[in-house]
Amino acid sequence: MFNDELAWIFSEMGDMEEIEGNRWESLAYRKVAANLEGLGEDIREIYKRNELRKIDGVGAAIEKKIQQYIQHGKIDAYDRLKQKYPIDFRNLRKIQGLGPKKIAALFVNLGVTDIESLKSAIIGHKVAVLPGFGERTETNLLKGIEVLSTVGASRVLLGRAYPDIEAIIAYLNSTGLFDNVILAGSARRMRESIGDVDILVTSSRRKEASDAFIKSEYVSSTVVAGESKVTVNLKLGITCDLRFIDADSTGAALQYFTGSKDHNVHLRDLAVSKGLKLNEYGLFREDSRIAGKDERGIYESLGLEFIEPELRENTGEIDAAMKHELPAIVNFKEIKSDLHMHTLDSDGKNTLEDMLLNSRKNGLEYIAMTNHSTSLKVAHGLDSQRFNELNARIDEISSRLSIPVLKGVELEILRDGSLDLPGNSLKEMDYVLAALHQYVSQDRKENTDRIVKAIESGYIHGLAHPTGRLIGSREPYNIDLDRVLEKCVENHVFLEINGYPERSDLPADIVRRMRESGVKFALGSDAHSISDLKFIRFATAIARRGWLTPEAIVNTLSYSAFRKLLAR
DNA sequence: GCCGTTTTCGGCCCGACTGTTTTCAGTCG
Repeated sequence: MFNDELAWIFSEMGDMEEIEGNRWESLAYRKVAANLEGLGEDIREIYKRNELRKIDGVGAAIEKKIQQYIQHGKIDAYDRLKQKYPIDFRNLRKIQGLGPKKIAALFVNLGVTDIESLKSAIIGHKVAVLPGFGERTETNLLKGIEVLSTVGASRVLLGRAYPDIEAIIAYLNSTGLFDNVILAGSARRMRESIGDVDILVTSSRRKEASDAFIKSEYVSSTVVAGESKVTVNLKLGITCDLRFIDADSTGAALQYFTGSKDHNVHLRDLAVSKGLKLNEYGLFREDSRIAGKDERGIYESLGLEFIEPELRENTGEIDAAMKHELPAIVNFKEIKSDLHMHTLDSDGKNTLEDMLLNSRKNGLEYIAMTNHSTSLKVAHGLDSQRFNELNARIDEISSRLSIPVLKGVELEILRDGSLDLPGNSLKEMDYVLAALHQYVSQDRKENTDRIVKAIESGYIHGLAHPTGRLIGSREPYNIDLDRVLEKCVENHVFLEINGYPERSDLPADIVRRMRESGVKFALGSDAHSISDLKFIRFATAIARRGWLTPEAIVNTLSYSAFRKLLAR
């Protein structure tokens, strides 16, 4: 993606400026790089509106550089630095313990420019003799290279990592060595993907406790093991920090280690402006602590409403909390339904009955059963006749188990924008979720027109996974989402928030951007098996990160209220 | 290089850990 390219260039400039000794320039470039990654909109659109300076961290100089990159595909200042440091920062920086200063030393003294040349320098034992380096550094770097080539210093999707995270926490609790075990970090903020796991613990037997953690079946190797912090590589492919904290500063530690980093920086600024000091041990005036035992107290002492972890991304939540204008975001216990799932009848792995029983186990009141329609052959899509048979079975099983079920379909939008089932069949359905899976072109207008035609057909209730992205394998479709949004509002069509981890679609930043349009959102797990049903929680997490209140989400309606809404 | 409820100049988060060092630099989160 264009934003990511540019973000990478600025982060590399940050590294090179740091090598040059220009600490503050370095900081500025890094800040802008981080902000670009979380922009949620193609920067070329912002450029077209001439609003680059509105991006936090973009001043006159960086604005010029962004303009040059958009217009000419290059940045002179970057090229100049890169000529001086022709180094593969992108990969070298992924090695644990290798920052800009060490990379510069390796380059200047040994001509190291990438992982291969670093490897041969290490094998030739040329690294250990450099000032500031030593035997340990050399072996650690080699270990870092190995870790990188096996698991990759990558991120994993939260929905995929969560079962392991829960298992680790359950294990720690089961040892009896910990008084308290709390999840913090980006997993607590329910980011769509995470780069590590942060767990805060209290224990009066720290040594035994950290040993038990290190030796657990989830851990592949240890990175650091100090008195207050243990970092390990998990078999899951990411690292995990276990931090020992004091019970009476639990709130401050939880606030600090939940992040995000930018949220915390902003919060500390605010503290400083009030003559206070905030760190992981508490909130202090002079030397006396005025908050820290619980998290809520910290926000209150700073004159803020409590900010839910999912909102802590420094995207306006602190200002809103100051003005007491934070939305009362939806809670999972308010979610009464899952409006997207499949069974053995199309491409699911479990029976209708199993899906219903397990949905109820998860606390839901009703569900929509949405198998694929005819033309999605790979998923054994159903035609009208098979839907008739299935719907009769749904009625029978639904009343036998007394779980209300909406007879639905995930309906293909065909190549010309027409629908994959005849109108009389669609009228039999309680809930029609239209979706684009096939024949998606490069042409933005063509794709958008197709979707708009479906929205305006009068047959559909919701639009499934609107951007069509598959994280790690497919970019979002080229569509004009603003026009789709407008048509959905006009035609009272819901936009789906699909909680299937690889989809996470709509993504939270887009949800946030759309929340004041008046559109309603429909949450679905897109479960293809009973174990996938838990993804409704991640759909809820996206809604929370998108600042949605219960009123914007149709799943908060009771079964009868939702039927009434559909009837309109 | 950015930014402003104390500033258009002078600040810019800060503590833990590691490894290399005899008091600290680099990295990380």
